[in-house]
Amino acid sequence: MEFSQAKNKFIQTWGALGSQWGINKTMAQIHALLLVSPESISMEDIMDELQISRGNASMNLRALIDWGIVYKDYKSGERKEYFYAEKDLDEMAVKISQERSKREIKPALKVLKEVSSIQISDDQAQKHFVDQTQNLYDFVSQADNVLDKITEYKDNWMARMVMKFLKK
Amino acid sequence: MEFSQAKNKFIQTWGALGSQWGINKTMAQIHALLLVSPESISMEDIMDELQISRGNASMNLRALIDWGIVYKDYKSGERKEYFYAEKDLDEMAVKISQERSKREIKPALKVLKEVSSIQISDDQAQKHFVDQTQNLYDFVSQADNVLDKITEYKDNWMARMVMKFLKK
DNA sequence: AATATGTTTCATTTATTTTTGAAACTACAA
DNA sequence: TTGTAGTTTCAAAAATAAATGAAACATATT
Repeated sequence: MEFSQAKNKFIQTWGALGSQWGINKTMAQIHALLLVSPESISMEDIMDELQISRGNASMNLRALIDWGIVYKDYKSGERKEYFYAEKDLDEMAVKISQERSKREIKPALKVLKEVSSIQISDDQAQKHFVDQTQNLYDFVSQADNVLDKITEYKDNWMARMVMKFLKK
Repeated sequence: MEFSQAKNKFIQTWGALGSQWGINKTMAQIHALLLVSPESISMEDIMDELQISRGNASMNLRALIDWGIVYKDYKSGERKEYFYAEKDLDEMAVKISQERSKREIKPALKVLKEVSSIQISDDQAQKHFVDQTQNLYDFVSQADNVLDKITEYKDNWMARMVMKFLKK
């Protein structure tokens, strides 16, 4: 396989992976492209390379910046904006988990708490409902907590964890 | 809030959460319904409660069974099939991570390995590409590994981890 | 072997999500 | 203040994903 094929395959794969995890395809593709670009690149470049419209590029770049995993770069003398990706993968993972926690997990937890706190009669189904939603609340918030904690262990926490405590 | 409202809200929320994470809404809703049902329930019940078609119910129940988080229940004397959810949440999480790893992460890793192994010239961009995709390979496979290992620590691994090693 | 009960499949329809592209906007330069 | 280079917005179009429902299939019962 030659370089440009490989690059393209990588971008496609990263895009597909993103969409399987609820991140839109173009957003993931732009991210992939920036990840493997040694220099920051312009919106034109992105549009051109991914064959997407200006609007699409603009909106998804904004989203990536909102997520904190892409930055703008202003080159002196030029009006044009250039973009580059966060290349520290640990840092990237932290940002992504924080965002998803904030946007999706936290609101879901709020609802879980709410629905598990209802007044109930001593009906079987109602008891079971409260019980299960409480369990789910505990479980999800524990998982979410681990993600939070991980953010305190940016420096290759995974390797350390695996090595120290999970080794068979 | 009264019971049936709470139940409905829970089902809707679980469905929305699912779709944000790449799991189709109905699949997540059926799962939610089964999670809070003290008894196993029939396809009719599900169609009725969620207001969905027979085909939809059938296909998503199959998917949930394929994922290993819903089971069939045959009641003696009856032809009808009944369904119930895995209620051990740790077990459920393990099944879900295993499936997603198998279906999505593993294939992506394969591609990462492939594209990071290309023959390259000493061009800057090509070097950077190989470097970045290798990093990504290492990172993703490390993350995937942690998920694997977790499956060996079903009994409340999260609480244990957090307590032992992450406590500030 | 005909009927009844229940499940699965899949072509078509419907709903949702993403993308486009042109107009509006912004900021600088002449 | 007009022109130029660039970015953002958003209604409409296109693409994608999900849901429907009826026919085919399976299996038990009379």
